[in-house]
Amino acid sequence: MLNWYPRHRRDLPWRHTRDPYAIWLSEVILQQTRVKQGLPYYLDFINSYPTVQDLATAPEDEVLRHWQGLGYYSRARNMHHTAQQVVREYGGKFPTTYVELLKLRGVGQYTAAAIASFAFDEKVAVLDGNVFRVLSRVFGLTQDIAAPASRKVFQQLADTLISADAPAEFNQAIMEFGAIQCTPVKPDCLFCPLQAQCYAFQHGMVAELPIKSKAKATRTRYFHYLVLRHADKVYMRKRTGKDIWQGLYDFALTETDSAELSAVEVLRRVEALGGTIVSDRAEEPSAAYRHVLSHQKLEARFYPIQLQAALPVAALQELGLAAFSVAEVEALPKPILITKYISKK
DNA sequence: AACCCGGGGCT
DNA sequence: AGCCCAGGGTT
Repeated sequence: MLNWYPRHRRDLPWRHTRDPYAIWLSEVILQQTRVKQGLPYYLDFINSYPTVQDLATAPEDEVLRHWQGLGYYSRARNMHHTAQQVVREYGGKFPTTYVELLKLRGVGQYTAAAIASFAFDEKVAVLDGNVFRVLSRVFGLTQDIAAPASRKVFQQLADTLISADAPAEFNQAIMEFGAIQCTPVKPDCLFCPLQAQCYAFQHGMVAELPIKSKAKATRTRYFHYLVLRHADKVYMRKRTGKDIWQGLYDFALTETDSAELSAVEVLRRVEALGGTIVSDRAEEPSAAYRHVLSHQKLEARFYPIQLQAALPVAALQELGLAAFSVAEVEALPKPILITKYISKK
């Protein structure tokens, strides 16, 4: 690994720093996210918030707006919380050990090991999707990498392999090796330096390893958005609760088990809010917007509605709705599904 | 241990 | 369509 890495490593901005803040930022962004997708977000964040103090003092809506489109939004909320905690409780300095880093919200075993090794040269082995794959193939480990109990085996092996002299370099190297050489599909075995000692290659099991149990099937949900407008403003609400997109803004939502909502039902819902539509009939609903998440499929329709008057305050409070101008809507953090609808109109 | 949480890109 | 991604938190 240590021989291979310097000759193949990609030049990435977070590899030019020992600043734990910058490293932490990059690691949170890269959780479940490919380098290519995360890179522009990292550049934007480090530019917008050069220090942990800058991030800590920013409003949450603004942080989420920067995060918009990256997904798994709890990462951004946890990151914001941790920035404030580092400023308040740690005097603006990140903890310097694996054990202490692990206490931060949004920092699990992988991220704590990454920061501890990259920023502070602590000898603690990282275990991410890349490392699981490389170890499984090279050593012929057949434990299910999706099962938490398998972690022990891989962690113990990684702990014996990590270089005492260059733990950071080793961690970077094995992950980079997994990312660009020992890839999930069609790994470059022909030019692999571990070919002779790789269990999977020697036994023709490269395509079978690692073994990973399948996730359960996703469900389909039908969203019906009432795009309520009055004058030159549109009503939106901040999503709360335990569903998807916590902290992001969307429109008044009705979820049903069917793909369409009839005009009568739309009218009934508007009237239930105390609203009156400008014309007698509702406007045409949008075509279906299909949005695929890792764990559910959404089929959404938008029903644009021009109101004669502002909605009653009681109805607004009950649904958490508020009126926003076009410019204000642009600044709000929104799910990509909502952004796509708005930009298409 | 099981379940929940996005979005994009590749095959 | 299926799979994967520099995972973590909650139940």
